[in-house]
Parts: sequence; structure tokens; C-alpha cells
Amino acid sequence: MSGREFNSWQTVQTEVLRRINAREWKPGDFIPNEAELAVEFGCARATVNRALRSLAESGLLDRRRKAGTRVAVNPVRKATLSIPVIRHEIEGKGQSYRHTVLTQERAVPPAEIRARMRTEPGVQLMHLVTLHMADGKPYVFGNRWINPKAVPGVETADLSSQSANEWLVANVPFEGGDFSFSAMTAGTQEAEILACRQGDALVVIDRSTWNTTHVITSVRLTFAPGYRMHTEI
Amino acid sequence: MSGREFNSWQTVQTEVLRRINAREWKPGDFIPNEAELAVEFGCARATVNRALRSLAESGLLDRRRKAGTRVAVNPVRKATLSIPVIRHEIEGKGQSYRHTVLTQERAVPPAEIRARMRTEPGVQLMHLVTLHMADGKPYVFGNRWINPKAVPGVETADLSSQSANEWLVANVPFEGGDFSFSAMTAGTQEAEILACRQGDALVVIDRSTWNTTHVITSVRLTFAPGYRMHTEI
DNA sequence: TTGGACTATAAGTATATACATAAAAACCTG
DNA sequence: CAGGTTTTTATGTATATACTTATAGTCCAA
Repeated sequence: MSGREFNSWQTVQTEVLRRINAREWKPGDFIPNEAELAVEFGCARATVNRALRSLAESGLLDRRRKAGTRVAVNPVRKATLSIPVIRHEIEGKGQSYRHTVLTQERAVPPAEIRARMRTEPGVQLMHLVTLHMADGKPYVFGNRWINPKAVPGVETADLSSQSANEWLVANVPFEGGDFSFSAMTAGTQEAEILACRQGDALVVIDRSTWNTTHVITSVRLTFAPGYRMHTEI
Repeated sequence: MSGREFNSWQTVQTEVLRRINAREWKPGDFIPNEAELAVEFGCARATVNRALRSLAESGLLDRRRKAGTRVAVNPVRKATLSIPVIRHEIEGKGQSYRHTVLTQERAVPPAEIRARMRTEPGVQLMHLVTLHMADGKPYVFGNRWINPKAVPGVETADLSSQSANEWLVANVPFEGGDFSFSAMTAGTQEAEILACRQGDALVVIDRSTWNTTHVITSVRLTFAPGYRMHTEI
């Protein structure tokens, strides 16, 4: 044993992975502590720490102070899906991008949106309905509400040249967000706007973003039929 | 300035974030190098490194050796969605979980699956159709192909007590995977199995996992109407 | 037997130092 | 001036050491 030296955190990580995969360390098992591994691998504890911390971040190990490190029982695989800026997504496929603002108004939002944006009853928000097109064909339809209190200047911004999403990303810092993914059947409105048939199954993304004090914006993106979101693990 | 000391990597990170949000450092700007920041913050360079590396991992900074560190131009927000083990998902909602194997057979897969699993024409795979139920109601319907070459022992495993997914997760290490998300309209088969109406919009997840040598399994999960996948940024 | 105080332990972090590495920039040289 | 070589520089990493912190486990008392 320990013929080889593991003197970089990547090699340590690889070796730990190997042992997990080879079931030398089985799910649920405690593995030796950092100090012991450092001795065994002939490296500093900090190096072991770096390797194990990284594996814990990706969900393969569970670590707790004093308790120790164990192989995750159900390695909850995490896929990181990068949230697309529509324009990049379309241009990335080599298609031309265009977007139009269908309506832009101040309005009192429906209860569902009001709850999501945590505004008082009767308060007006900015409401924006847009259509993004790839090679001239409808790609995704956006129904967005923006809280002007959280975004000074949005009312005077030109949201026809730059999409609301891109304007917001560039101009409004946010701390957190919320993202959900579902499916819906195209009704008359969706069929008309997206140039598809009623009854088609559509992918829907609902997204809100907020900063410390306000919910900034909440948007529902309804994609044309055939849309597929893809990621690797 | 620099009245305060930033002597932990979290406080350094927070301060850097503040400067980015306050537009003191604008998207595309180079920020001072690690050594300078270490002096300014009154901490070690390693501490600055830890903070900046973490921000780079989450996509807010771009770092390159020699070139330096700059604020990301389009901060590609990454949502990490943890891939659910169906049973955990259901039990997490306080519902009872049950699953049944509808069919289990050896069969030559259709071309689409064969391409995805990179097997030769005519080679038989294990084909498994299962239904997972929450509180006795259909929740998700799984159409899975498994490569027995990649999974010795799968043919004798009891996949009725433990679902195929859980059995595989527990018994077969994998290196990578593929994950995609789309929507479909329920046809007669889906409507019958999921106890919904034809034409309902359903969320569909296609997933493959592989190790270094083989594609292990490829599964299509078709969820009952109303399913929603959720994550935070 | 419960519940609070104490303690030992493993991860978590900070720091100075040193060296490695990628790559931009400067410097040749034909 | 093109094309290759060298230098410089900022990040990347390794290490020893020291201290911090969460917490499992133990002990003790009500």
C-alpha cells in the first residue's frame, strides 16, 4: 500500500473516487479522517481537505464536524443547468434572434402574481408581454411582471431594443431566485402567439428573482412546441 | 476606506459581491489582483483566492492565469437541480410510495435507444416499464433500458422491491450522465397508465448515465399532469 | 430518566511561504 | 514585419502550523 504518492488535491480526489466506486468505501461508511488520509497519501491535511470538500460539494460525501466524513448514502446527483439568456440560446444555435414587445402597461397584478411578488393589494406593477423569435419563428413567449419600486429607471428604459431580461440582468443586481419547470397545454392565446395548435404540449418555466428587500421580477416563459432543456451531470 | 478588516473568506466574498452589485466593479472590468486585494483587505492571499475562486465557480467572475480576474459580462446564473430519487420525492411530501413493475423483458431496443446507448444492432437489452405511485395514485411512469453488459447481476436482481433506479444508484457507479426536460401530450397509453385524459400536457425527463466504458441505462420518465420541478438559484 | 454542563474530536479556516503553470507581453531574429 | 523565443506576471496549488467551531459523546445531577 501507499506505494504511490498523492500529492495534488486532484489525485487525492481521484483516488477517493476510485475507492468509492470500487466499493472499498461503501455508501454510509465513515472514511478515515483528514489527518489519517494525509498521512496515508503523503500530503498535507489541507490538500486532503480540498479534495474532500470538493467531493462533498458535488454531493458524493457527507461531512460533519466532529462526526467525520461518510460516503453519501444516496448520492444526490446535482445537475447544474445554466439559465439561458434567450438571445444567447438562439444565437448559439446559429439562428437569428429578434424579439418584440406585445404589450407594456402598468397594471394591478392578479392574486397569484401579487402573492409571488409580495406586494400589497391594489399596487400597480409593470406588466410586459414579449415574444422572442428564432429565424423569424416564435420561440418563446414571456409574460413578465416587474416591481418598479425595486427597479428604479425601468419605466424609462427602452425594452424594445434590449429584452427585459437582458436589461434587468445588466442593470439590477439580485441575490436569489426561484425557478420551476412544468408543462401546459396550448390554449387559444398560446396557439395564436406561438403559431402552434391548440392542445400542443408546451414547456413552461416560471422564474422569480429578488434582492434583499424586494421581489424584482417574476416571469412565465412559455416555449413553442418541441423545446427541450438539456444538461449534463 | 479599509477601516474594516476582512479576515475571513466569507467576508471578503461579501465585500467583493457588494462592489459588483454597487457597480464599483462593472461587468467586464478587471478587478485588482489577489495580492493587492490581500493587502487592501488585510488578509492572506490564500483567503482572497478562496473567496474569488468560489465566486468564479458560481459564474460571477472570470479568472484566467496571468490575465487576471474580471467581473463576468453576462453572469450566467446556474441553478443546481438535484435529480430526484422518486421515492424520496414522494415521501418528502408526506405521501406513501409504491411502485410496480409493469413489464420486464429482454428485447432489441428501437433505433433511438440503440443510438443513445451505443449498442450494436440486434443486441438485446433489458427493458423495464414501471409505475411509481404516490398515495396510490399514478405519479410517474418509467420506460427504462439497461445494458446488462455494463451491469453484471442486474438480471437476477429483484427490481420489484427496490426500484431499478435505486438499485442502480446503489450498485453501479457511474461517471457521467445526460439529462433533458421536455413536454408531451398524453396519448392513449399514457392516459391509461397515468390515469389522466388524452391530450393532457405531461412533463418528460430523459436521462442516460454512463461509466467509462458503457452507457449503463437510459430512461424516460413521464410524469402525471401537474408535475412541477422546482429549484432555487 | 431527562436534561444540562463539559470535553474531546474532526472538520473548517487563516496565514506565511514557496513553487508551478498558463499565457500575455515583450523581445528578438531572420 | 512575421514568427518564434523569452520574460514576466497573476492565478493555481502545496505545505506546516495554528487556531476556531460545531457537535457527538460523556458525565453528572435533579
